[in-house]
Amino acid sequence: METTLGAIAREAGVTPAMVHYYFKTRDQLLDVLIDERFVPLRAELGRAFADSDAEPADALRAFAEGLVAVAERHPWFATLWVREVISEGGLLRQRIAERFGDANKKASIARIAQWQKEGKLNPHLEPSLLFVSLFGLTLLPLAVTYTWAEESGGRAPRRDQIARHAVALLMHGVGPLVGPF
Amino acid sequence: METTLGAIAREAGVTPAMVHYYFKTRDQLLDVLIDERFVPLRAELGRAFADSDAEPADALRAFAEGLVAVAERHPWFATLWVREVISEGGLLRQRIAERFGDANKKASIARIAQWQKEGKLNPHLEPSLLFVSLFGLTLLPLAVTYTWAEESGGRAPRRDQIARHAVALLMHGVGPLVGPF
Amino acid sequence: METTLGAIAREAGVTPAMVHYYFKTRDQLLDVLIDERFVPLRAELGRAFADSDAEPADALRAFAEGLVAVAERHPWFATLWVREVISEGGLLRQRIAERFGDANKKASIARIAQWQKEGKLNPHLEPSLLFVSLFGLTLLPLAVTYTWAEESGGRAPRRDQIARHAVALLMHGVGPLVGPF
Amino acid sequence: METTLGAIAREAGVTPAMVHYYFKTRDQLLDVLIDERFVPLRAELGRAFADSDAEPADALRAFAEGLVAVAERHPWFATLWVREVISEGGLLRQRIAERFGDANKKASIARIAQWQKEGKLNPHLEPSLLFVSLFGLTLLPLAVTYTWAEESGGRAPRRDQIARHAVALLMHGVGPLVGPF
DNA sequence: TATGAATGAGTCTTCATTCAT
DNA sequence: CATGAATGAAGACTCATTCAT
Repeated sequence: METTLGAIAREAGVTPAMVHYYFKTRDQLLDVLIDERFVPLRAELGRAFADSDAEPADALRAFAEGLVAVAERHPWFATLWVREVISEGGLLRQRIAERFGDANKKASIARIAQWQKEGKLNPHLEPSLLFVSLFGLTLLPLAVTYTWAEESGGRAPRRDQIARHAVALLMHGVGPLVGPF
Repeated sequence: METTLGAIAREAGVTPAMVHYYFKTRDQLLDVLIDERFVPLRAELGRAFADSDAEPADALRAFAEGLVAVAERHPWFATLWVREVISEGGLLRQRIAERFGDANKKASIARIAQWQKEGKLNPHLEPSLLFVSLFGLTLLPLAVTYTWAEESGGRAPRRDQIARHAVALLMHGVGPLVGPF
Repeated sequence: METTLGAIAREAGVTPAMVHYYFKTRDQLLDVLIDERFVPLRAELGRAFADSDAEPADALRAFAEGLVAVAERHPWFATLWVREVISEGGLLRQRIAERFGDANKKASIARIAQWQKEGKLNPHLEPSLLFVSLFGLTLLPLAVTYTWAEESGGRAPRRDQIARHAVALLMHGVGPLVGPF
Repeated sequence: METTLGAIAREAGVTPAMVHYYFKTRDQLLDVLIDERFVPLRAELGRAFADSDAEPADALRAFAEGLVAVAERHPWFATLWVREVISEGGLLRQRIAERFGDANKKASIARIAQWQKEGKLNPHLEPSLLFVSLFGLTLLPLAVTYTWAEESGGRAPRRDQIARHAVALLMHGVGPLVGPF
């Protein structure tokens, strides 16, 4: 279901023409949307991660929890992220990619690799994939289960369940708990 | 970018009218697509998981590896899954949901819960989310990195890296390896 | 020649998209057309006939004259009636039938039959066909001769000729005038 | 409901391509249709009328009865005539008009006018409209009532009723029978 | 002779965009 | 600021027509 300008306008309680009055074109509307909505969230997450003095594993856990927290405050976030940001051809994909250049990404990847070298992270992980995994364990389930409620009768997992599940998986994997835990 | 019939036709090297000649309507095209492409893959994965006599953790690992293997044989699988199957409003979402009813899903969830009770799986996991997590650790990275190559110059992770990464995360989490591993 | 939306638009001097701007769908356009154009005329004719205190034959004559008068005021009426209302598969046929239910029709038929019993109408007439005959003697000639002018050079019968002809036939049949007329 | 080539083909039990094999184009199909179906019927009717030695009124009655008889033998005749022959823009209208030129028509009109002068026909009739009236009293009711059966439950007038009704109207008009009948 | 495959042109419809008010 | 009116471009779908077999 393509989100039409008319739908956006109706939801905002204005006329389609009004949307154009403010955002000369559909593209500019998207740019503004990104700047005003995505960028702050992204910045917030980035800061949380970068500033962390905690053990690497805890920093990642904090990042995952941060993602869920953000999605909790902004119900549209998870869904929009799946549909428009990561999906091939998503409306925001290219724009987001352009805005958050490679630099940031490379730095993060380098940091993870460094942590692995220091024996602070599972060495079999692929640094360039770790963040995607974190999104896949948090926003993806949030987006997928978002409409489960309507579709199959109200039994969608709660947000905190999703966070706990993701953290459990991140911390120990699927296997039974072993050792001195 | 909505996948138009024209786009499908162009990609297949035929005219839009041709598509209608074979699939009387857009809906039928999608139904055929699902029946001929998705159903067999899904069945294959389901069988692999259901038949497994292995330890639960290994069964899940096998499932994840199966997902990556399927995506390796069918390059369109991961992308299509993200864009059209799990995304809210995806073209195939409702159709897929209808075809693979709740029964299957409930059985899998029950099985996982049972395994947890038997101490064979991490008890902090949420059974209803485990499969979503497996998809989020395999198909999602596959889809996301699919176009990385074009976009930023050929450094997309290889498929086997993705499988290894997912398995590493599933088996031990992000933390450093401890104990007698 | 099917009446396309494009044709209607062209004739109205607007674009096809304009037609949709006003009438969300082709169906609604037709409904509006019927409500605004046909219903009032039909009501006018119905009233004229129902109210008449005159002799039955004169009431029928008045109805026929009313039909011609209406067609005189609305040049599109006769043509549209033949093409879209009575023709099998006509665009308006089903809609019109739905709007003017059977009740009205049955009442009229009963009235005619009653008149016949009272000796006020030709008893060999078939009550259910009398109205069709009235249309066939007025609107049909009007529609048929409408384009005679263009096609064969201006010798189309005038409207009053058609009315006179229909009335002459209704009052006396085709035969020569006999008796004390 | 535009009659498509495909529909014609299906009804004839052949493929659409086959129709083109025989009738190089849609137009030619229509020409053949006219030549093989309409022309003979028209000729038959024309002959019946022209040859008649009867009183004029009886000749007209015979013509009307002939029309009904033809429609009885060829169920498609009345419907097609209304939809495609007399309706403005009907597929066959122009073609039929071209085939049966003015000459014939003018001769008939002259003949009727002559009869009127001789006191053998109602002088108030309009010669050029008399044939249209005959069609309007026979084929039109036949076409209109053709689908009444399906639509409102089987109470369509029978063909002989229609013929009797038309003749009754033609012979005496709508008024009560008077004088020595 | 016959047809399945293929297509260009046209129909209805939607939507982003423009513009006069 | 705001909007109703209007439209060009594009999408799904239909159909007469062509063509290789």
